[in-house]
Amino acid sequence: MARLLLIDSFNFIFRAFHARQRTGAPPMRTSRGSSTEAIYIFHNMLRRLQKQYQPEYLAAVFESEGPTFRDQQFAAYKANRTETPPELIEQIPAIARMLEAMRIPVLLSPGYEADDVIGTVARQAAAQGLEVWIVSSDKDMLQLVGDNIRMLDAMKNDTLYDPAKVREFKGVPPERIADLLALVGDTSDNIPGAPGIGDKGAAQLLEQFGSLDQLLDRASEVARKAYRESLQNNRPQIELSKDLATIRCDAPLDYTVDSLAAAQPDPGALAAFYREYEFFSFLKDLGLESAAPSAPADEAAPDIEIVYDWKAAGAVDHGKPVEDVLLYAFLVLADPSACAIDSLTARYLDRPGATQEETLRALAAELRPLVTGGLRRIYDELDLPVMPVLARMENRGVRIETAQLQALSARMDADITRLTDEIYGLAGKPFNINSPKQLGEVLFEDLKLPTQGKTGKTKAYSTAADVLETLAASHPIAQKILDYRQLAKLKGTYVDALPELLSPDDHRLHTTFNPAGAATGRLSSSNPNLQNIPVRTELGREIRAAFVPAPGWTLIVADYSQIELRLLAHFSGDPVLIEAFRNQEDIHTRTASEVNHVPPLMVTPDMRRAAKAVNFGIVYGQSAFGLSQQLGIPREEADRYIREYFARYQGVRRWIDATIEEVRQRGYTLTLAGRRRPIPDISSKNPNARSFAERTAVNTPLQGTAADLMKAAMIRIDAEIAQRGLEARMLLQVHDELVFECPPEERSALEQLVKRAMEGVARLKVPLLAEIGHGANWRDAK
DNA sequence: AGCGCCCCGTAC
DNA sequence: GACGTACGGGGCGCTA
Repeated sequence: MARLLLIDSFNFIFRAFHARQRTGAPPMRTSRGSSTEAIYIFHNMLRRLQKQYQPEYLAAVFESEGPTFRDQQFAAYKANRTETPPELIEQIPAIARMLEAMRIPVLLSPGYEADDVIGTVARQAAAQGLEVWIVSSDKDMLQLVGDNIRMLDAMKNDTLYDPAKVREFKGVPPERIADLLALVGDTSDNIPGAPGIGDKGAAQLLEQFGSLDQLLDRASEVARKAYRESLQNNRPQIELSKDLATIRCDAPLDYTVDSLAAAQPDPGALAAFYREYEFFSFLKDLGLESAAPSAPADEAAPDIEIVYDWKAAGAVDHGKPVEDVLLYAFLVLADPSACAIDSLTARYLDRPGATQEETLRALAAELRPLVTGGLRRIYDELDLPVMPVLARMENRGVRIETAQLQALSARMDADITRLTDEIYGLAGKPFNINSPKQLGEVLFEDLKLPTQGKTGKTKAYSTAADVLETLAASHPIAQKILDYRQLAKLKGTYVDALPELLSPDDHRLHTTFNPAGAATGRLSSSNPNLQNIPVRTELGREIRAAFVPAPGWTLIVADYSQIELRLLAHFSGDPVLIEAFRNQEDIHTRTASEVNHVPPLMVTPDMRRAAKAVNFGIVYGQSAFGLSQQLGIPREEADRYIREYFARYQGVRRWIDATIEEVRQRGYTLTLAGRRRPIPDISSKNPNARSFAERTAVNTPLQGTAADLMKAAMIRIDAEIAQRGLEARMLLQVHDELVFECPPEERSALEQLVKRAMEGVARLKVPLLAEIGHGANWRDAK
């Protein structure tokens, strides 16, 4: 059974720090005078535990700063605690850095103590089948011990407590430990308890009466007078003590058990850390010299090839897990346009190298030290491992039914010719319909139709679709132009363009997936872009129907259902949103029901349509103006709708505000996996730039986390297909959708595998749902 | 002729 | 000014 070690970090650091001080050992300091003993002791304990017990999962738990709910419950809580010595406090940031370099995840939850975080994670991990060892010497923690949960006291020769050992030690089973503490109290936490009742007496009373509740209810039956009166006179205080002593197992936490899997340390970051704190003896263990700070920490190992875009470099499967300068740059900058080699050279180097190889080497040396901690982890576990998966998808390509597209093209050609003639007729003259400038002149000068004023930067009349839709009521030319536009767009961009791009080798279509194409961490696709194949209109779906599997095979499509709204529910913790997803409700119907104050069965299609627009708008930071445009309703109505939305989803409102504030403080957004995107304009004095930045700040964690989850799922699916020896192939990724082809006999196995992987990629506050379909083409498989 | 910007429209 | 992330086609003006 895999084991998770949960380190009660401060508990250990405090005790070890004081224990060492009591021995009278001289304080440890660097040559610059910083205290290092807490760092040193904690480091050694972690290393020892890792080596000795080789846990498959490991996390260091901390308290968050600031008051906890227990302080609100009881003003004197922990009032007896002596002040933490300043030389200990000053070591905490270094400990955080050390954990990052050791790749040990840190868990904490604002407003909760480490005990509660440990309780929460221990229960969840044990429920998922892990054996949990809580590393602590705090006797409160014994209440968590159970079937798959043990406590390891590292200060007491690694005594391991199971339920029997707890009973032997305290005289009561784990589930009575909180009752025991409620009676005995705790001077260090200033928990009062029942005066006059100690360890022995409390255990004996609990043994006799079964539980604290029973004991308090039947206090009059207690024989010993001092105990009886203490119980009778202090009941509220005892009940409060029980509350304070009870560890909460429902602390809000953003993590998944998978994310606690033990990882190799980051050698570069750890070496730099050891040097800074002058732990030279540990450098040897890293395979680096122990001497002094001369070692070039930032040099790649010799068997590592430095590339720019692994796929393009043709480095797939040649055996060297590679250093990719593009991925490094993208993790650091999160800006696709800044990641071109030339931009990177201008930004990081004095001059380009003599050869491309030399330039890459120099860029890698600059960027490598910036990809540490959480970013290094994303590089190692998501961005680099997804590259061979993408390469296989690109190389496999997708089959297109060319004949179908050719037939479609001929039909569309006839329609376009007819529409062109009709438009010329209505305009009174021929002109280039594709030219917005000429079209604008025809509509608004010749025909004198009402303009929507909208002059862009080029002072042209807008001829956009929404303008034409308004005009359609007053002049027949408008609808014909709309029809012409749709046909011309689809024919030019897809129907005629795609067959041109078929590979002569295998007659399949091979896209290029760019791992650094979107600032949020999404992939992009180009040459051709297969992430914007039409689906919304009937004609568009005809194009989609031309995407087919290899002859005799089946196409499988897997979609994440509402992933961004589910992530919004998770991040915001909004109870209404969470409940809706947990109950598998139709989310747009639920929103319509909430904002219109009607039961779900009374929601009309129009109400649902509006609610859907609001739900999407929330994810994008849409304003009342935008919503009114979208729905063609007055601004005031859109305004009322949005106000009503936030009244019903107050958790969402709070999350949006808190997210913007956090980005203002930090300067960047974070996804669940820890991908960063700097948003400097969040503090801009330009209100437009600032608003844009705020919308980005809200959208990026949602879109970016969805992208991270999808990458993780793709890596797993790819590995599992290979491991099971299936012939199935992953073909396309369209942000929240994957397309596969497989022999018909593999369909059921593949569907099950894919669904499981996609839904199991993270454990959130709401379930993830992947919807799977199959068919003879992409349209019918959905 | 090539480049880049703009408008527009397709996807999630 | 007003909805986040992309790619691409066609127009059109600028540069060569």
